[in-house]
Amino acid sequence: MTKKIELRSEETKRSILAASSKLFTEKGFSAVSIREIAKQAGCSHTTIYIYFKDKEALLHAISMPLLEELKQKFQHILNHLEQPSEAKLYEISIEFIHFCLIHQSMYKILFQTQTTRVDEKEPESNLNKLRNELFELLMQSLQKSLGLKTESEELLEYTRIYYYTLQGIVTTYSFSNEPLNQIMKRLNTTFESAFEVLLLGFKQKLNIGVD
Amino acid sequence: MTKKIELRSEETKRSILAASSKLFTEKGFSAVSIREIAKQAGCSHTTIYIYFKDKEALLHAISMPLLEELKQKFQHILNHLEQPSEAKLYEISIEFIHFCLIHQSMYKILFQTQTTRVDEKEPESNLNKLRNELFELLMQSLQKSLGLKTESEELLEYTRIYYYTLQGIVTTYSFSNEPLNQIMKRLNTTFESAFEVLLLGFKQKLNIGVD
Amino acid sequence: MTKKIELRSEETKRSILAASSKLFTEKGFSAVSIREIAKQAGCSHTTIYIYFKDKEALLHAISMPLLEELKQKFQHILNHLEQPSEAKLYEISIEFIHFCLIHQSMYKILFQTQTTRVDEKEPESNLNKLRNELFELLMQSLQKSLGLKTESEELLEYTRIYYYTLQGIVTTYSFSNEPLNQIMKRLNTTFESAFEVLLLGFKQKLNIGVD
Amino acid sequence: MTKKIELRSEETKRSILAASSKLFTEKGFSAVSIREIAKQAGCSHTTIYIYFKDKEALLHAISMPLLEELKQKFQHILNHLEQPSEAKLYEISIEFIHFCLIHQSMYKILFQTQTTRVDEKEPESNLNKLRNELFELLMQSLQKSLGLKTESEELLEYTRIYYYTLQGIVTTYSFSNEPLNQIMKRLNTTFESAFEVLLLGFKQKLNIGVD
DNA sequence: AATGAATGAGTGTTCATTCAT
DNA sequence: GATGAATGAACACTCATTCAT
Repeated sequence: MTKKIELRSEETKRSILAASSKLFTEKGFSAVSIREIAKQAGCSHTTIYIYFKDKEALLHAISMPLLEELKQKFQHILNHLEQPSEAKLYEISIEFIHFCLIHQSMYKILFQTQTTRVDEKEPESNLNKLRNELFELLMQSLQKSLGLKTESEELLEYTRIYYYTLQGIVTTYSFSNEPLNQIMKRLNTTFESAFEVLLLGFKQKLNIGVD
Repeated sequence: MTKKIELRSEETKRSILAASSKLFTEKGFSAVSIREIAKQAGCSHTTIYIYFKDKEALLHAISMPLLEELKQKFQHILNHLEQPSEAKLYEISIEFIHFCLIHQSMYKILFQTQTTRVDEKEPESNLNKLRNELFELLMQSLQKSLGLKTESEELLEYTRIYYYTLQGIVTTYSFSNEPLNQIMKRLNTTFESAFEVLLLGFKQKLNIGVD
Repeated sequence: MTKKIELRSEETKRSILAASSKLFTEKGFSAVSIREIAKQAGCSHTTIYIYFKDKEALLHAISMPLLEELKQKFQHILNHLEQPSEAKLYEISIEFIHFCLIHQSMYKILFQTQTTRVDEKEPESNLNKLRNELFELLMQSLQKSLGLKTESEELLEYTRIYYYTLQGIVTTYSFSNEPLNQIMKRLNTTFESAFEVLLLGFKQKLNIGVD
Repeated sequence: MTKKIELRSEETKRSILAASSKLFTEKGFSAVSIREIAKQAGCSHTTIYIYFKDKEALLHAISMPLLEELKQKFQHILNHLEQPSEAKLYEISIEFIHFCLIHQSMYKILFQTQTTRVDEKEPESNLNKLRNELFELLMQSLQKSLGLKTESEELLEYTRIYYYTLQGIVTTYSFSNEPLNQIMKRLNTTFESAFEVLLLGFKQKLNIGVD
């Protein structure tokens, strides 16, 4: 009895999350209204307030699984693919860019908003942790590509630089109106070049440092 | 007689521009309402429509001088400073980052919004033109630093990569709540390193290409 | 439980319709504001948007039943009264004039505005259809009075002429400030005469044509 | 000196009147803004308030000359054309319809608004007088066409009926979007027929009355 | 658990009009 | 006589949110 209700409840919640995720991704957070989400989720707009304090809470609830998904992609590439380290780094980067461009209007929230909410006690809703984990994985990949020591000062610095470039690419391309696959095609050449430049730069700088 | 009125008018216009500039910078374009601007400017909200066709026109009126100012800084560095090319490029880059961080939420509009206005007849109000000029100056500076031929394919590509990194830095740091000078300090070390990496990478890649 | 709510909802909707109907009739469509309607209906202006997509939808919702009512009066006269055809035509005409004068400033919308809405999928909301049906009934009545063939060219022409006269009467009288029954009294003599003239004219013209 | 200023003043006033007349005719009274008139008249919008109390006063000032012009056309047809009476009546009627359709959105004001203004002391601004004179001329023309006695009861009645039909035609056609000359073409056939019907009817009724 | 009803605050924009000059 | 500056009231419409059920 109670279980059935709980199941239904869970289902409703999931459908709300699915709907908001879809709509936020498509149109951006502020361009989507609560009523629109409700319609898409097949429930009343008031129901949303049962599960989520307000619109922003909804946003946070969505962010987590999305980033989780990305993290798993990262891990899969790192651990399960038989490829040289550099190829893996390249793969991860493309994955990251792709992810950000898919979630165009979400990505600002995913990566750039500060989690200022003081009221979040549940540790699982902490975006920052996940973000850091993603950064960590990127760092790991770069470390292997450059043959650097773990936790070296340079590694952190280089990962930051690498990360900036990824962010910069995403930022620049995310305002185009072209369809995603076209953007990715155009972007591929540029990124390949950027990738080379950065790795060459990193290595060279390491050599000089050694000298 | 008439002059006094004209002066008052100018003052009103200026106060509107100042208010919008402040508010847009603080909260972003769409988060600021016309009425809010009016209150800040100390006039009726209808007065704004005397001076500016609509909200977007107001935005344009603000953006242009800002970018103009940045352009002049670029030009000053390029033409009037006695420094090696690389130092100039470095200088320009810091200036750019600084500018973007000062105008936090404006910079999205300044650099990333597509100017969809087709009806702009006055050429001076064309944001895109100015944006391109800034990119051009950056390219020029990079060209001199690398000793590349003007208008070479590589130059364009490298400038893009360089620009991405700048954008990425700005994007990453622009959501911090620290005061600007603190951010700039923290950022300086990182950027210095990124600068080195990129230039080393560019040069190395050029050499390889030559081989 | 649910029923009570539904009832309240129905009541609100009705009060909105009543208010708009009253105000549109009194002052004309564009002279009435949504907020004015809300005040009259005793609800918030936003409530109106729960029940009606926009102002125009409200207008349509009002117009349809009114015209429907008129159509039924027409049909009743035509089918259920035991009277000679001419008397029926006279009756119908008076009914039409009366209706138009009651709904003073609405009648412009009812009869003279072009329904530009292309998106109306519900056939029942189509004003034009109803208008045509009313014209059709008038034509039918005239046809029987003159003993004309259905669908003859003359019939259409004569109905138009007849309709013009009705419209002219309404237009002329609708701006008087006299109470309705006084207008109708004054108008009756005139219309009786007009009726005779027109029918005599029609018949005479038909005879000449036959010659 | 003073004369020159007065002349300029007169000129300004005239240009305002011309502008409003043009715009009101084209777009309808309420669709035209004071500023729009001012721009067309080549003066400041505040200047308009020097000459006219408010927008409505402007409207009244325009109406008079327009109707005056129509009146003169009527008189010209009646007195200066060498044509049989019926042809003159026809001519006058077409002129009337044409006039009303040209001034589409004005004609409601010209013919249908009650001059409720209590403050108009100047007799020349009295629209009603002019309207009556126009009606009088129409009556005169009809009288000659039917060979009726002046000031007979029937004449008044018939003129009313005739006038209704004209009004009805105008009302019906004035909401079409076709260009004027096309409307007039389409309308000509219908009106010719209506004209015949009415005159036949009038004559027949007179004969019967005599019997 | 879920919902329809309802709302106040807000949006950008336009208007006729007034005032000081 | 003429004007630019300025304004308050109004417009249709949307929003996130609350309440009673």
